[in-house]
Amino acid sequence: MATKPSIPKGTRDFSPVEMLRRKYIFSTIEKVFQKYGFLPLETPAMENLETLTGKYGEEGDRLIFKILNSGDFMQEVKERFDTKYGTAPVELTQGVLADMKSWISEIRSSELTEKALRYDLTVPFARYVVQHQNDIAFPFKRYQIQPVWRGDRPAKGRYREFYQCDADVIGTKSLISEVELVQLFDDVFTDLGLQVVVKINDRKVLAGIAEVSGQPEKVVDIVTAIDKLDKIGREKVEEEMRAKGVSDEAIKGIVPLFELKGSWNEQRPLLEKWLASSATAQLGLKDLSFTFNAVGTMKSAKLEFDPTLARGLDYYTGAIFEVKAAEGSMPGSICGGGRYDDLTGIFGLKNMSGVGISFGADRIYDVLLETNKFPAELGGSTKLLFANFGETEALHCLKLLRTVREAGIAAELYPDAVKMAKQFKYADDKGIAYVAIIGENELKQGIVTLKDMKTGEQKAIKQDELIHGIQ
RNA sequence: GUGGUUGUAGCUCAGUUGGUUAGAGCGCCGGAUUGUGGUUCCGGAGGUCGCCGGUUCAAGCCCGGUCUACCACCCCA
Repeated sequence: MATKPSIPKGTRDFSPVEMLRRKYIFSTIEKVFQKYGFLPLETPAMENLETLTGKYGEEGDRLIFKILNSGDFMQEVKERFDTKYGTAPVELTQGVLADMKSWISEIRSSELTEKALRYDLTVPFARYVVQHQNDIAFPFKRYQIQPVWRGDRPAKGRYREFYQCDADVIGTKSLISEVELVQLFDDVFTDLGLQVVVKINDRKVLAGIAEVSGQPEKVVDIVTAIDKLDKIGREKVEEEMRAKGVSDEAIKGIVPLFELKGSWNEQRPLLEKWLASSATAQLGLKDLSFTFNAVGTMKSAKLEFDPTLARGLDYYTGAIFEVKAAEGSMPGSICGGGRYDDLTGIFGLKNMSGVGISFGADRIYDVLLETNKFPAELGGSTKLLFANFGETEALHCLKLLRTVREAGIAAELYPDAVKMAKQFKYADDKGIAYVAIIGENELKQGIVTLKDMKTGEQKAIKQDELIHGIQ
């Protein structure tokens, strides 16, 4: 055997069974997106490199997959080398090395690469909005389900190519959007039959905490530390804040946060009192109140206020969301989102407030698989197989096949007239419910022997009753 | 990016201090059954031991490198 073929690190093949399940998740989400008035959008797999660089922080820039330009960019170096040293073998002295280094360093990076694979769906969306601002009716609601790529080191549940399912509303500050997105989460997970908790917080409350603690300029450091609370525990969070230069006094001021318990209605008065001196915090609390009241009763999800919910991304400015599965062993969140006041500013369009959410399809897949929530029938499998007894019989089956398919039943004819055992095994392996047998005898009598593969029973029926027989 | 573990048949894994021809279960193919799968019985095929190099009379086993998957950090979905 030759060296086995393989796929690049961190990428995956999806088998038919996996694809049926993935499509079930995607289409469930997509249907709900559309029900809420979101419109589909697709952007190219690759963007201009400059569109992406500088948008994801230092670490993010390193993880962008860059695309090598076509063309021989070493040509110039080769020519210079030949001009100076000729084509005969040359001893590799310090001088030669120094020349080569300087020639290579003169190749500008823009000659090597000027395109990159998309890193997420948010930045391309922002780029799209700015580029087509005159054609878009605001507020603009779009959804986008496409793969993204990261040059990260693969780990369990972490890949170099994976799908994101995003929905964003841009061009309105109305809290109606927040309310609708919470209801959208509820709808999707009700449809998927999964119990979840939607956690909500507001960055303005977190900013208020930093304000009250006396170090408002440390919001980002405080927020990213708090975000890790349930992962690393209270002591480590305090440690990290100290390491980032948050004073002991300020940390003492943040401590009440760790002791908050109970429902939104229980926590709200305590927070109002604690953060009384921060106008920003009061605004955040008011917004949260609005959302809680307006959402009303949920179908199956639970909405919870979580004052320690922070989310790492620093462009969030208002509400922040996270969804966790209430069943199964998935520790992390399966969805996230939040409001941002200035997503398009980097591309020159100011004052565009928006709010968006993202579904983690791979994690949802894992949870549904673990908790056995995928429907048994995903509509992918053939219902009826015609056994093949040879050309005459097969041609007759082909006619029946048309009428069966017209009736909306997934059916197929085994392509080769091989022995029955093999044809039945094919039906068995593929999970086909019925096998129709039309051999010489059946053909003569105008009947079909129909076998139910589950029970093993078989009966002879008239050919024009076939459709009726398998329902 | 740092540290660690791993890789033997399609899959899951054995394989002695380095020693002739590398094994098992499942799966696959053929037969018992020329018109019947899922159960049974009989037989068969399938391996450059991840890849490259080194040590040795001799390497699946020891050493170096590399790739892959996984674990813990960093970061993230």
